[in-house]
Order: sequence, then C-alpha cells, then structure tokens
Amino acid sequence: MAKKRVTLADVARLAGVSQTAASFVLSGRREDMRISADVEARVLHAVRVLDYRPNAVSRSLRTGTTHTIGLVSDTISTAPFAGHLIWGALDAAREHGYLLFIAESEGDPELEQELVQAMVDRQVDGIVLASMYTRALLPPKSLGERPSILLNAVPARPKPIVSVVPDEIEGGRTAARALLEAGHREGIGLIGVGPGRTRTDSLAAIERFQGIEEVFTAEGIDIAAAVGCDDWQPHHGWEATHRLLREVRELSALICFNDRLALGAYQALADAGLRVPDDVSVVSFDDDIYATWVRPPLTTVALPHYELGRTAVELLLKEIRGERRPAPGRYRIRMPLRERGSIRPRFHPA
Amino acid sequence: MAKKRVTLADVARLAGVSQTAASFVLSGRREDMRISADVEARVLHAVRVLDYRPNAVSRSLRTGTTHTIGLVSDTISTAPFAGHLIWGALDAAREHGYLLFIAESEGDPELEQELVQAMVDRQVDGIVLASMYTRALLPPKSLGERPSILLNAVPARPKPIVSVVPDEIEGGRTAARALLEAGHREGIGLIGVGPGRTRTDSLAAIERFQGIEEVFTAEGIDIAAAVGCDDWQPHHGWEATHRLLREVRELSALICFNDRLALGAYQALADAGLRVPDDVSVVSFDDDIYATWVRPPLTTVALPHYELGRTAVELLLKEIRGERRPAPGRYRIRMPLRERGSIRPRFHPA
DNA sequence: TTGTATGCGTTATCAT
DNA sequence: ATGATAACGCATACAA
Repeated sequence: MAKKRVTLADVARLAGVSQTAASFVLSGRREDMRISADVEARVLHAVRVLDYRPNAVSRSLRTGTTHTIGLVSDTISTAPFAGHLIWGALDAAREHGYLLFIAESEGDPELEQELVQAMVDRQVDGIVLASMYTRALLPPKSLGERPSILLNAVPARPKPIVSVVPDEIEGGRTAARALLEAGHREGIGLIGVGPGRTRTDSLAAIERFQGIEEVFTAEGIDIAAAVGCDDWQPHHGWEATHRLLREVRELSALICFNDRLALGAYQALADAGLRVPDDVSVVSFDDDIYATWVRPPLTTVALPHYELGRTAVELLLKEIRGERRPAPGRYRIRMPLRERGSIRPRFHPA
Repeated sequence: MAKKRVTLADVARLAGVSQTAASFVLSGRREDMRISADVEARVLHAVRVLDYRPNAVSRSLRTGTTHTIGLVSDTISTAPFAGHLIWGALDAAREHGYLLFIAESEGDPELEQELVQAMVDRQVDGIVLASMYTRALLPPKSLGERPSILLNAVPARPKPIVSVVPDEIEGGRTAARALLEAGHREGIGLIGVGPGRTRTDSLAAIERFQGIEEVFTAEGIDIAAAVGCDDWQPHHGWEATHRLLREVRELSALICFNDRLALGAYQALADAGLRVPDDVSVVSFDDDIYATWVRPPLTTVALPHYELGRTAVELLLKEIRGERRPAPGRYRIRMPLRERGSIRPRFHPA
C-alpha cells in the first residue's frame, strides 16, 4: 500500500547511467543525443524491473503542460443525453492522451467562475465551457487565461471565441423537408414555439423555427397553427396538442420542438382518437433515447451530442497545440434525420 | 492572452517580505508563526494587486497531494441516469475542494487499466471505479497504488476494498411489500428474472429477486409466474408480458425488474385490453426519468444514483485523509419507493 | 518574528 | 556520448 515511489533517479542508478541519459532514453530522443544502444537497453530494463512511471506532476511543473483539459458544464445530470456530449469529449481527449477534469456549475455563474478557476489553478491546458441546452451565455473572466471554447453555447456578447453548436437552422429545414417529401402541404401544426409563449433564451427554439419557416415559405405553404409552450416537457406537449386540435380542423402533420413534447403529443392524439402516423404524421427534434421506444418509433432530427463534444475538444486541442489555430466563430454541426415510423406519405391527386 | 505568470516570489517582492512570510500568510498559519499584522496586510494587498493564484501543480509536487480524485466508469453515455451517479460524486468532491478526473473505459479492461494508470501518473489522491449497472468486476492492479473504492460494483474475488452499492435486497422487499400493502396476494407475475434466461452478471437481478421471494415466502404467497429476459429493454418487457399473460389466467399484479421492461409491459397490457392499475397493478425498479411521463405514472423502487456517487466520494475522502478509515466491505444505499399511480389497492372480503 | 536554504521529480543546458 | 547542475513554484526545517 505505502509502496515507495520510484523515481527517474532510481532508474538511472539501477541502470548505472546518469539521470540525463535515462531521461533522454525515455523521451525517445536517443538518436539526437547519440546514446549508446547498450545504455538504452539497460535503462529500459531498469524501468521494467522497477515498474517505473514518470511523475506527471513533476513533469508538468517543468514543462508547463499538463495534458489535461477542463470541462465545466451547467448541467450534466438532469439531461438524459448529456452523457453523449461528455462521451464525445472524453473520446477525443483520450485519443490525444489528454485527461478531462469535469465539473458542473448548476447554472450558478459564481460557482462556474470558481470551478474554472480551480481548473486554471491546476494548470489545465485548455477549457471547454459547455451548456446542456443550446444558449447564449457570458463566459467567466478566468476563461481568458487559457485557450478555451464554448460547447453548445454562444457568447452573449460578441467575443473572439470558438463556439461549437448544432446546426439548428438546417435542422429546422430538415424537419420541414421530411414532411414536404412525404407529401404534406396542408394541416401542418407546430407545438413548442408559437405566439405568446416562447423560451427566448433557447437558441434551438429560434433557429429551428427559422429553418422550418424558410422551407415552408419558399414552397408557399402556410402553417395551420402554432402553439407555444412555457417549457418543453411531456405534459406541455399534451396540453399544446389539445389546444392545437381545437384550432385546426384537419391536422395532417405535427412538428414538435423536441421529443418530450412529442411524447405528450402522442398521448393527446391518442386521446382524440387520432392514430400516428395514419391520421397525423409527427416529426420532432433531439433523438432522445425513448424515441425508439414509443409506438410508432419517432422520426426525429437528432441532436449530434457525441459529435459536438468530440469536435469541441478537437478544435480546442488544435488551438492548444498552436497548429492551424481555428478561427473564432460558430462551428455548426449537422443534425441528421432519424427516419423511423411516425411520418406517413400522403399522396395528392394530380 | 500570454499574460506572465505571477508567482509567490513576485508577491513577496511587492510586499517587501520574504517568500516564507508570504507563504505562511497564505496558508493562514500566521498565528503559529507569529507573523506581524502589518506583514500580513502587505502580503494580502500584493496578492490582490497582482491577482496572484498559487500554482497547484507546484504545490502538489511539494506536498504530494493534488486535491484531485479519479473516477473511471465502464459507461457514462448510454445510461440515461448515469449523470446522477456522476452528479453525486461531483457534489461531494467539490464540497471538499476536490476536482474530479472522469474517464470511460467502455467495458474494456485494458483501456480501464490504462485510464487508471493515467490518473495515478497524475498523482490523484484516490480513485473511484464505477459501473453503471451493479455487477462484480476485477479491479485493475493499478488500483492498489492509491486509496480506492468501488462504486456500484463489488470485487469479483474477495478483496479488502470498500464497495458502495444499492441495497437491492431491501429494494426487492420494498417492491414486494408495496404490492402486499395494497392487498395483492394472488395472481402476481414477474418479468425480468425467471427460469431459463437470467442475466447472471447482474447483481440487481439476483438480489432483487431474493428480496421479493423472501417477503412473499414469509407471507405464504406463491408467485403465479415468472418470465426471464435476455436483456432488460422495452421490447423484452413487451414479449415477456405477452408470454406471462398466456401462462397466468388472472394477472393481478406485475413486478418488472426495471422501468424499461415496465414500459414494454404497459404496451403489452394495453394490447391485451388490460388497464393499469385498474386491471393490473405494476411496480418496477430504477426510477428512470420517463417513469413520471407514462400513464399512469409508474410506481418504482428508485436506484439512488445521486446518493451512491456522493457516498462513494465521501468514503474515499475519509480514507484519503486517514481519519476514521472506513472498513472494507459493502456499503448498501437504501432504495426508496416512489409511489405514483401504477398500484391499485385491492380489497379482499373478510 | 523573519530570512536562507533545500527538496519535491523532471527536463534541459552546458561543459566535459 | 555522458554527467553535473540549474530551474520550474512552492513549503518548510532551520538558522538568525
């Protein structure tokens, strides 16, 4: 348990060489330094015998680099898909030999600042500031002290920083096109965004709507009705759908602004004796895990969480290494359509 | 951007005192060392002026402690509730001024060993080895080099190590009692564990069953039928329930071994024209997020993820600090019953 | 009460 | 080709 630490000096001693020689062998630079093959072998042998592992802390103090990245997020617990964001970041980091400090600010700016500071104190090479739902935020000032990047967020005030976000506008277009290609041109309803209640801090709401509207307008299609929601939980979807049903005589298709709303919508449609997709087609956003569990399985425009996390870390690493530093601005990640069973083709008489 | 690092020496210089004095002031030990109030004030002032922050790497090299804990888990991405495990761990760590390295082994023992090693190299003060579903595992050998703890897992071979696990046996009892107290004594079915197919690597399966059986046996109640499942996803629950319905004439209550199975069971019961809870009561395990979304909301025995994570870190910190080192063995965390709407009281004629 | 000197484990410079 | 030696930033035993 209290095993004595073995240091480079121990290795050198056992190998009968200078510590310098041992160091060079281990950093693989024996070519430059013209270390004899014999010495190299003795060092390598000693390393194996002693089971030597370099002390990264000491190395960091000397080199000024920790091979460590800090990731602080507002929430990682309540979002079921949050794991995939982290996963992508973790994978990318590991592939480059980096480890991740992870922390959660719970949306508290003060705590966020504190956590970023704790990471900076530990000399992380860079920082990822992440949000679980896409939004604008004010980066804490400590961010400036290290290379850093915004993940699933954009700076509230213009700043020369890299942001990685889902391409929500194109995602909106994708949802609209999915309906269009199935022949839906009338009786299209929206729930999640509409007159009155709209979550204005959510970029997703704004940009998804923008994409949807753009496609429909270009085709001369009118949205039959749209109902906003205070929040995007299943019961909001249920209420909104019931309201929608009162406004629209012949609902043919329904765009839900996320899968949770869609879950409530499924229920409300069933209440009204409407079948999905035979009577009403449904398309949604996010690709939450339960999208495959409901019946029929939900066709949805996926939030590319894994890719977001991975891309953020890769861009950050580029900046850290100084090779081809990425230009500040938004990097938009494509939102793929997951075609499942909730859209039914609808043919019109010629 | 390339701001020059400010060191303790800078602070001492500006304050016009020795580095030692500055150091003592900052470690708050000026009482012991009888540093003058004047010196203290000058140091504190210099710290503020220079915006000095101690270099944790350097401090670690000197003190041998990093205030850092490593958490490596087999999966954190595919389990929707995984976040809560992490959350509890994160909270406990932060409260004590520790930061967490987090990594994911994807169930690959080689990678797991590698990640643990990477953390040990960085001189973490302790390691949490976590699993997302409760199981037995072989701790990688590098674990022995640091204080460490198993989270949601137990050692496959007896080892003097602390394990934090849900109290699945008591959880099983809780589920059984919930049914009992609602008056269910006949027509009780089980899905998830049964003759033939059972996931034997899952402690949850074994212990939940053990608890259930214990309670029913004590009451002289026979389980009407049990159907095992290869895995515990919704469609397995759907199939199992259909099979069960063929075996049992009058199904009165159904115990599902997790919420996903229950989801499938809901569907299958609906297919058979059975209503929950009017015709069949359902009780389940885990308390996944969607347990509140289904109709009726699911009564379920919760997996205490937050508490698990928090407890693991707290015990580990006790060990690290050497104060009252926790005894090796299993620490069982209570699984609370979340009473919702899927159990209906059933009254028997006296 | 305050200052000087040393060591933590590496890396890297400079003579040899 | 190899071996002293300094330096990274901090904490602390010891001297003053």
